[in-house]
Amino acid sequence: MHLVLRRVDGGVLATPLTDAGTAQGEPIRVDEPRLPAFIASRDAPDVRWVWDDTARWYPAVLAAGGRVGRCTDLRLCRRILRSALSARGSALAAAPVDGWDTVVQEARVARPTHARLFDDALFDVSPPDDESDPVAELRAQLDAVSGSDAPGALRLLLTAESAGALVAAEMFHAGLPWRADVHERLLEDALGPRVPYGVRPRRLEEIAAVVRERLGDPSLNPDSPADVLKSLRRAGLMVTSTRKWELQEIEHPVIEPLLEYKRLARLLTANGWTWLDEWVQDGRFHPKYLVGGVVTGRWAADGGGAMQLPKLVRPAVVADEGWKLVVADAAQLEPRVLAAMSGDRAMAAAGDGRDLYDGVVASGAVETRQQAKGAMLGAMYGATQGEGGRLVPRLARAYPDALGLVERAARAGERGEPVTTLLGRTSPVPEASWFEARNQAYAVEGTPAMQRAVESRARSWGRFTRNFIVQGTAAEWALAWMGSLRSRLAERFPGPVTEGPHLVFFVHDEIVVHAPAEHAEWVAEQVRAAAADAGRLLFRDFPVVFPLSVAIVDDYGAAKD
DNA sequence: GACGAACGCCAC
DNA sequence: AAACGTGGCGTTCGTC
Repeated sequence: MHLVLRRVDGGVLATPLTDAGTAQGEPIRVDEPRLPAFIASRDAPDVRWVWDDTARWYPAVLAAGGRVGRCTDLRLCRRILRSALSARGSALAAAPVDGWDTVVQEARVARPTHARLFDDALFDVSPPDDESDPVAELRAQLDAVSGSDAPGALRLLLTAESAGALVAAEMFHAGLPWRADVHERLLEDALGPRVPYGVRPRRLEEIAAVVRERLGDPSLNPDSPADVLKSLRRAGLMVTSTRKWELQEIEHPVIEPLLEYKRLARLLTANGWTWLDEWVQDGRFHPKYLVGGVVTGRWAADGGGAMQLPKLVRPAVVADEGWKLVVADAAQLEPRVLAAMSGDRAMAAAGDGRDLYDGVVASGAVETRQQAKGAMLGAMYGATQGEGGRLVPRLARAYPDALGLVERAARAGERGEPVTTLLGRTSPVPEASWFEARNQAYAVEGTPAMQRAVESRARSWGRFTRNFIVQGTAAEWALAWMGSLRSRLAERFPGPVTEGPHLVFFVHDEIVVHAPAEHAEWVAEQVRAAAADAGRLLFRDFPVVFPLSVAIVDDYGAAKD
């Protein structure tokens, strides 16, 4: 059954509906402060909580030590359904833009201000009523799914997306264990004693002096790429930028200290003392995850650069005393997903029981693992040049089904058509000007230059759609993986989230679980079992495996990539 | 001073 | 080797 929550008349109304969305008993009125207790009392395996935004309802439940099993996040599901190709005939797809399409404001945890402390209104902390009707929205979404070309796949996608929203809220609640003292020691070892913002740390100052001296440029500002480029060229070095890869090609005494300067300056500005002060409180880093924040369905994060935690600072992620971190990442996830979604048995077999790239080498398609990896990434990204681009045709001969699928996605994108992931998430189409430019370039007034420009844009969009189907389906696998793991952990440890093993970090194909040491091995088994669950959910009995590398460690830095 | 483009690095 | 996907984010530097 569904329990649909809505704020009305200063309280919360919970409307029970059947799985099909029809009425099932009287709506129940709950006062806002009693909501966590109400949810705890009514949560059950067959209950699905329905709300507009998980981030607006779930934090209070978690703060009270509760949790829920399943939910429907209407706003996330609306976003998927609105654009889904398989539901394009639905009333939902045809409806005009309304409040459900717009980004919602932050969840406000109402706190009485000083001025209100002696006010009668002290306990009147309820958020305002909701304007939109979640019952009507749920019904519209259920109709869109049941009337679609692929109800099963869409249902699974919406379930996975909503489970992701629960995971994201729980990870935000728990936070990533972060030892500020370890981080500070790391910074001090690398940069020298802490300095105020805007002051160059001692070690950086020393390296800057060496760089200036070796370039014979006493006034050089090493933080200015333009300044550095000018100085390098004055010294006779033929470089076109100050990018790391370009500098690495050069033989000159200044290169080594310059690269070291850039490395440390990056540490200072991206994850230095300022970052530590801003993002780590009480031993936890609380990044806000944006479920489906990337167009392909991948997650994004808001603030703190959570999805790009440099390897350099990962040693500061340390499990609590008596706890461990279980770090797991899926090996060659995207090629395996591509093999499965395209039904390419030869490619799936290449990854059976071994590193998939080793299997590609064993098949004779290419000679080295590096070549296999370069060619595979090239096939999924649309490489045309370099070694990757050169080897793609050899891969195409060995794995015609897999390569054919991404090739067709690229062609569709070049024509301006949408493509879809396995479960039905649909890519956007280019904006109107893209089509207008194309029409103009091939009309009588079109010039060869216009045609070249248009074709270049078309190929670029084709690379996007080519990658979309693989990256997006891999994101669906990852959602299923996390969702299954979450259920497995909750089943054995039903208490408050942070009292048992719980997810604390996620980056595309990698998860970190914070677990009591005595349960770490059990958690590692569950993580592997959940990966197998995800494979079956998406690809049923297709013979593809999703091996993980799993490490049980005290700190994240100790988990080798 | 605010803003945004360009640059460059980090993650997957 | 440096083109080939999705992003976040901090700095410099030019413009308004």
